[in-house]
Amino acid sequence: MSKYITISDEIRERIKSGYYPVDKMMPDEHSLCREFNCSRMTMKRALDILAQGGMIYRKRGHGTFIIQSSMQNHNVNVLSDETVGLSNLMKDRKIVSKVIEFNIQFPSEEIAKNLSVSMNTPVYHIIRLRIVEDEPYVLEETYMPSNLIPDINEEVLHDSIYHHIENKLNLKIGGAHRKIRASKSNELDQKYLHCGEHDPILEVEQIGHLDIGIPFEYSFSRHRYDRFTFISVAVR
Amino acid sequence: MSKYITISDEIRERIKSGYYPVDKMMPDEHSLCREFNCSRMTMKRALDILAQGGMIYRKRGHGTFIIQSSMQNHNVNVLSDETVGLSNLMKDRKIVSKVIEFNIQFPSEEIAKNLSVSMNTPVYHIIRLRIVEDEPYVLEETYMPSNLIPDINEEVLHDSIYHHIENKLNLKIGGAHRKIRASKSNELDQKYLHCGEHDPILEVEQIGHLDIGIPFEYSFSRHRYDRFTFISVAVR
DNA sequence: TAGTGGTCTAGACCACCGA
DNA sequence: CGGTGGTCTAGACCACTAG
Repeated sequence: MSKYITISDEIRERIKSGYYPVDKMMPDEHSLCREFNCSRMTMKRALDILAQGGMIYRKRGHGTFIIQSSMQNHNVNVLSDETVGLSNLMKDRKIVSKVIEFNIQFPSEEIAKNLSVSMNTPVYHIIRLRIVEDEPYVLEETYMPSNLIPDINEEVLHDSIYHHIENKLNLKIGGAHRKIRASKSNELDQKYLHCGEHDPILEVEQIGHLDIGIPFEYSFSRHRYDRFTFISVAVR
Repeated sequence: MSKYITISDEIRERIKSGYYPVDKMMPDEHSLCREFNCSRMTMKRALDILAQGGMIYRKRGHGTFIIQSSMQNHNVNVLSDETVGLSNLMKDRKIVSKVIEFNIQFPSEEIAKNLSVSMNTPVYHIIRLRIVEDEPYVLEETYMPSNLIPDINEEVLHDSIYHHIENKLNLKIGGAHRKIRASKSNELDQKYLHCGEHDPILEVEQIGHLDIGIPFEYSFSRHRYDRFTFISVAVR
């Protein structure tokens, strides 16, 4: 483990435990360097991580302080954690996936563009209903290039696609671009999510990338409006 | 302007302009250091910014590459930029704000909690309709502690609250926590956003912080479903 | 003026990749 | 093996804030 990660983790623990009082200044960087036996660049990098996560605030000529609200809100970085997929997000809950559609086809122009493949590249077309604790939670429509993510079958779909990609195929997932919007419900939503005719839907359109930047997934997740909230943290 | 920002901007422009081909490796860090006449740490920092924004990908022992889909998506970092408020986001458009409600009151328990103030602290209660290019865009309900953000009046509300905070009060805005959800439209939405009875609404609940971590704003922004999409970029 | 964080350097060693 | 990016150092100078 890198030194700056270790230091960052240690200081985060100290903040959480209240070792550094919220009102007072934290030790200055030079002192911390001496204590952790590191150079100033390394310490700055460790502190950068905490600052980016909204945990501390630094001001030139003033000092380093703990951001009060970081103590109340435990949702920091929910966004980035979410790249791991539903199965990981809901680690402690019972998740069942019902496969509604699973076939392989040539992509439309739109889908080909978003997956950065040609229209001659076959892609999986998957529609799954994800059920959490026996309640319908989200309806996912997913497109993936079959040459990039091979060996998808019903068994994988009942488990976790992300698990298959990272553990069976040994690929690494890098990140995701998402668009979140409200939408009217359609017949599929009403049938599977058991929502009313006029209930809104929260739709998340997502392009997922492998760590080398190649798109591997283009998907639309449709959520019941009363069971899903998307959380985001922005820090200037 | 810092050197690493300048370099980062220049390389971003090169990527956008196609100066660096998408398929090939970018020049290695040492070459770039020579070209830009900087140390390797500085160059790494410049590239870090682009990597974090999902524009490039680097792999140890391999090289630095452009992430293909970053060429299609010009909305990278919309999230962080958004802390600057609507007036800054829509810099080139005509924005008009109609004040629907503006008074001062004692907060409910919920509002007091989210603003980290006591229920005896007076807060502004503001409802504004923001109109972009003559089309109703968003209905904003905002609560702010009046002692923290003084001197709010109708004139400020017709302009930009964020501008008032940063330029008149000389406070700095630090960041925001947001929850995004779909919602049914209510009578106020229908009246001011001109949406249909069964049109969904995209609602953004936001707590804004000053740079020193103090919450200054608790707000609900309700958007027409057909005119607003929330964009997010996650990088592992 | 003293102390803080922000930036930058020139170089070092390491881990990883492909040939 | 050579070339890549990842980390780290010891020190320097600068910009900002407070007293």
